[in-house]
Amino acid sequence: MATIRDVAREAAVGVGTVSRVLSGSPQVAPETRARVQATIERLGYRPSPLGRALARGRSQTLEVIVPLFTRYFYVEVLRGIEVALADTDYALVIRTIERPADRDRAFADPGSRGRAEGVLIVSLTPTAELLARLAATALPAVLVNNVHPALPSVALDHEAAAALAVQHLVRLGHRRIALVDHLEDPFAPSSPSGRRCGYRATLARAGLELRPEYERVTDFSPEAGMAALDALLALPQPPTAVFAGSDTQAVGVLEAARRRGVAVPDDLALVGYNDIEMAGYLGLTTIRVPMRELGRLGVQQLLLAFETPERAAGQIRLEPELIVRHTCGAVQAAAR
Amino acid sequence: MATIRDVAREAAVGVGTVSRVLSGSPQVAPETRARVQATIERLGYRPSPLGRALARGRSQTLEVIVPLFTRYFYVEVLRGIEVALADTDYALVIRTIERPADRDRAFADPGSRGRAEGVLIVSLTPTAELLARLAATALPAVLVNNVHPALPSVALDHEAAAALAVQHLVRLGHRRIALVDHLEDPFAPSSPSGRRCGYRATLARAGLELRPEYERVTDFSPEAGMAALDALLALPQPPTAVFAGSDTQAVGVLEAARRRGVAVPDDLALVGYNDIEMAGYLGLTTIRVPMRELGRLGVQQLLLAFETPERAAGQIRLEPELIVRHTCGAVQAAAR
DNA sequence: TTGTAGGCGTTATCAG
DNA sequence: CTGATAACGCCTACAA
Repeated sequence: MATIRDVAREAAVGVGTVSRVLSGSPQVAPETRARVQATIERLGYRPSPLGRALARGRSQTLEVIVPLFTRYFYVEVLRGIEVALADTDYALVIRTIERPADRDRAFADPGSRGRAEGVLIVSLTPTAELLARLAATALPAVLVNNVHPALPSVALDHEAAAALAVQHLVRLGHRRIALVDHLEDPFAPSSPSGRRCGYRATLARAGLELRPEYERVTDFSPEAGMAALDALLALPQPPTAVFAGSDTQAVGVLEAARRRGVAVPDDLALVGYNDIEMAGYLGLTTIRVPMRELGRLGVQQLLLAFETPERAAGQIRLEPELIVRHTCGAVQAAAR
Repeated sequence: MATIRDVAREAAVGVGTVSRVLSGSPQVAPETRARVQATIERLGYRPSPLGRALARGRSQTLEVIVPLFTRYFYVEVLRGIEVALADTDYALVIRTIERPADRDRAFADPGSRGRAEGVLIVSLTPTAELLARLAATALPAVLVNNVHPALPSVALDHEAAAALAVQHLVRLGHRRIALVDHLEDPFAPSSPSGRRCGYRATLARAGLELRPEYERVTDFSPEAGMAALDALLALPQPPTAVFAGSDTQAVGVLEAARRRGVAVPDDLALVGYNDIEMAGYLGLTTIRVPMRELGRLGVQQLLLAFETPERAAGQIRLEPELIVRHTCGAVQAAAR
């Protein structure tokens, strides 16, 4: 590999001049610049990110810490991040979290000891330790799909989203609406889901009774969704509509209904969450979560934090959108 | 951030000694070591990966280039890689490929100009340019889920896998077996799928007729699977069994059958590929692809290449496994 | 406008 | 066993 010194020697200039050409400094004579450029081309020289990082004190690398629970969601967010980074010179190092130990390790060392100059934390609740480390190292960090007063964030307004979904079901005439939700961050079971708040608030606003037995919190799998519907249908007063906290769970609800001969949407209306690929294909009415947008804006926030660290942390809230397909029954109702 | 010099000063030793303690060199007096260790703890010192990388000439970073087509597959492979790396000090930088331009950019600069000391290339066919770059930079690379004579690789034997699946259907009495496949690498449409070879070979061995109209190559979506089955059922002699090249497509086949009132497995037997999460839940008979294992072994190969670059490139082939559930009809047949 | 020298944080070599 | 000191590849004053 050619170094900056090789280029300097070949072009008969000092390394400083080569460096200036590299950084596009205006203070270099056009002809010198041309000569250096030519030498760079000829040698196929590419500056070493390592040397540069050390000298500049900036590694040009971002770290993203992301759980593995909802694969589709996470890949989409990641892709949003990548696209936003494509124009820049930043590299992306990624740490996936599957078990509590993974999370603890990642949180104990955000930025991987200086390897990254900023961190994107996706769908994970910051611990006290993480906050302390971030503060101690002055490492810029942005929360994606989560909120915390101490950190900038990009998140969907889950409460508003739930309100949208539940309101839609109420308008369609449903009065017994169940919730099949999951924990946003399985490692932080205590934090109440924004969706649940929105669900309850909307029912209350509509003058509908809150029934604890209608609120099911399960994990992400379709199986869990199936089990949840089975339990709900076994109730003395089964719900006529279900709002699922993820499309994956909604898929399970759909399958359970099919197996029990419960017609969707006639006997049971269903609204999902996220709008994954399969939702369109199943005709699932759902809340569209702009997953790539979350990633893109997260990067934007982080890059902004680099430039003006003194500015107050921004909290970006994305507005949800309801995608009406046919599992909610609205299309059929309109046709009547 | 404390540097090695701070530690040296505080512990009243030279930086060399601190470095030796860090690397666990035996040539340091126990009491000196203890003193240095204590100082390290007290200062909370962590060596900078950047400085270390520069001095050692090794960045302790691996790059993985991976397409986005099958999300589940790719996340699992990635996780296998991460788990294998958890014990080491390696970081993982990832480049996701969605469009040809993404691939070209990644292939034009494998290792991101020295940022990574090795590359894992997942499900992507190396181009001549990539091979040239790898050779020019002497960058170790390992192919995952793909094979090339010039590079070490870890791959499933797709041909054997297809044979397993088709043979199973033949044994169950099927004589009209269709294939709903996809391209392993959509950017390299020319390369024939190993699955198709296995499919044809097995049919031939069983003395069954090869029907070109039974071979459908589509993309990964369930929609494509649905369309493929629709086309197959419209044939004068529709197949009685389908072997799908991915579970995602199999899901579409399943749904299309349901919509047309074709009973699975009684009227149509189905075998998928990959064994994604949803396969178990749908009762889909399928080929289990050890996705995490692919990632884990890829890392192992790469680390091995670091140590002994002179050794010939290893080609690891993983053996496929058939998971019998109920869409193939074997369970029902056994019960009779 | 350009070259030189010092420094970024580490490792490795080489005397002592 | 240990302490200087020279790399590693680059950037950035500072001086010319």
